[in-house]
Amino acid sequence: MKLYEKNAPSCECEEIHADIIEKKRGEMPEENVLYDLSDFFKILGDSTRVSILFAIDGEPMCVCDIANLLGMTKSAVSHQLKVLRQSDLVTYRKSGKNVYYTLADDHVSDIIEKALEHIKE
Amino acid sequence: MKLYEKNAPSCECEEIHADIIEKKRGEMPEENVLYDLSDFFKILGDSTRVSILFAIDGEPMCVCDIANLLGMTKSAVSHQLKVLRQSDLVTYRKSGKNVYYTLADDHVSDIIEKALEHIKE
DNA sequence: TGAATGGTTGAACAATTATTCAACCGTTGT
DNA sequence: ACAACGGTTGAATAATTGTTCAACCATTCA
Repeated sequence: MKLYEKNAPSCECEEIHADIIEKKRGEMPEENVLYDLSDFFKILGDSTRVSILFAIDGEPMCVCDIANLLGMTKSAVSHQLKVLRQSDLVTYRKSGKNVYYTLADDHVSDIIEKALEHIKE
Repeated sequence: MKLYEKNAPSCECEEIHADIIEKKRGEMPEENVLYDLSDFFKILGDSTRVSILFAIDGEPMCVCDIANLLGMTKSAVSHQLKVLRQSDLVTYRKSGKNVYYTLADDHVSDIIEKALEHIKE
């Protein structure tokens, strides 16, 4: 389904302010930007993933230590780390039997910080 | 299950760096902060909700116009507006048969703006 | 070389959640 | 008062997704 399409068949109601709709249509971001944006927030929308990000902030941690800290199985942690890896939110370094994860850059901390401010009203 | 619990039964592996785990344990945020944070991001983790937020940014829009703009049924829009209302991300004003929604404050735009920067690398 | 351990992975299961559908409420105008 | 329309709501359905389980790979050490 095309987004922002004029007279979409399924809206079930007439346009009330055609001028405003037209104006907004011109101001809306590209469809794929919208998906990228919500996909990004979707990653942060899980408490265990956010926990992991807090855990590896500052000092890198290996999977086993993260699992111990958060009280999860290493499998569950690894699955979530994969998601974080694929979104480029974390990077890792192998060393012997261990894999050390850390935050990819400061963007994420910044956004989490801003969100924390919002939550505290 | 208690978060950050020492020697959690389900971790399936031994602590490798007990000192680091102990240090991180002291730095982790409260459990409910973690949930509030991920719940907040969960709201933004849906493309139609983000679309709605962009639509009502600046100028308020009524439900019917939003539905027309986004090509959705008014029911679907209303359901998502309810979620946004309950999270205090939007406010509304009734006027006759219409209900006009707008952003609750600037926090949300700020966070979305920062996320957009991150996405563009 | 073989056992032990850290880490990854795919499939299955359980839980969450977005949209549809139908019914309903409130306001307007005839 | 009644019809029309904007908006809300609950239940049902379909889709997405997080965790578990078991098997597997890689590295270390005896």
